[in-house]
Amino acid sequence: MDGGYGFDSLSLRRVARAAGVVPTAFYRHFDGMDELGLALVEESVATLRAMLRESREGGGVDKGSGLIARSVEILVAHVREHRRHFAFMAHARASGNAVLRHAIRSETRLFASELATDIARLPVLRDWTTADLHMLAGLFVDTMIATIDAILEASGSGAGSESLSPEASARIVTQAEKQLRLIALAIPHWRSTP
Amino acid sequence: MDGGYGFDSLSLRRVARAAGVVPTAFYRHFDGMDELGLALVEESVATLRAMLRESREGGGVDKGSGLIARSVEILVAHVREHRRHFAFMAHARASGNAVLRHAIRSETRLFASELATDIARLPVLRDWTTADLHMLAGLFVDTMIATIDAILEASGSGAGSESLSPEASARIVTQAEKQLRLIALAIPHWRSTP
DNA sequence: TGTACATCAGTGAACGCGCGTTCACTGATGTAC
DNA sequence: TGTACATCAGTGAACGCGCGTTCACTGATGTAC
Repeated sequence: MDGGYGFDSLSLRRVARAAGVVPTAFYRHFDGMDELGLALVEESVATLRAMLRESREGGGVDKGSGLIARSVEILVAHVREHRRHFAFMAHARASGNAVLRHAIRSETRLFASELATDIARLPVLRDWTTADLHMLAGLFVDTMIATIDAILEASGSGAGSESLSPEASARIVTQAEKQLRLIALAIPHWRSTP
Repeated sequence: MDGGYGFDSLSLRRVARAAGVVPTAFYRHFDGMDELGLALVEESVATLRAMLRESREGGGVDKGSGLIARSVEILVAHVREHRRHFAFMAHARASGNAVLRHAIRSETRLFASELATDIARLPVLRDWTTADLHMLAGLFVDTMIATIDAILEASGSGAGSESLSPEASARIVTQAEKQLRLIALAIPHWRSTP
């Protein structure tokens, strides 16, 4: 019955076994499974930060739809490269474990907040209220998360490294790009009022 | 250590105990926990269908932003009313249980597909390609799902019935409405090409 | 109306299993003097 | 360079627990004749 993929169904003894160590040795490193989970969240978030850094460095050449295409490309590449980290985060986001769930949620909020700060500098968003900037950033982030979910789902959720078919990957990338471009298209037409 | 909220951490024996029945009696009704989960998904989907029916019946008076405001209101009211159903679905969506996960995903896809069919009738979307209609429907659905997540998160994820504060509720409703209106704003400006 | 039988929900004992956690312990590596 | 001691990762036995599942069983309710 057991043997699921999520953190929920991961036992201390299984971790120890995978580490080639006796169960009690686990306590030399973590107070319990919650601590392990939080450490994994931190490591995954570090991955995310690296992704964002790379995304920002890649900019500059041309703004506009090029930025969206590049962002999606980077996002997809990173999720595929760090599939296990993202799968862990995607699961922990809705996990039964309250500690992990809240940790992920607050990281997501922080991410959206940073994005809001960045886009606030764009001339086209000069007159937007702070609340509306957060609304927009939230919409972008939610769309990215949905895209990550789609990639993870399409590439199989097993512990193995089933590869994502090029067709499925292309379909997801195309849809995500279109959705983000559609949102961007609306920006000049929005009347931001308090 | 145990006692989480998700379906993953729900044992057959706990279900039996809650039903006031001996564990073995469980098998009189379901083959195992997977069958129970699928039955719960079906029941939750029925709730969702009822919501959609109500949403469509409420239309007609005025199209435009009134439709969005009404849809969000209905969505939020239904999630609050059937909090446990939606919390179960939200969790099972990312659950370690492959059977449940796939069941939810395919229901979500079906939902998005039906929405695509419905909006295809709107004059403003007459010239859109099928792929783009699905892209748009997906964006709407993803935003709704993110809104549902926000409501569930804000109203506490415990088994209890903590109430959602009016302020938090208003914030979520306002943001969801704005996001959907922003997307709608982009529609006339999109060039749909194959 | 009465009898025989099938269906069905629930019972209770028992099983073997993997779990988290405790405890006293071992042996290697680093540090102070 | 040598000795004494602290730190630290890992060991292995043991515990009590809740778990899914099996089995033969009971008793009530429905159905056929």
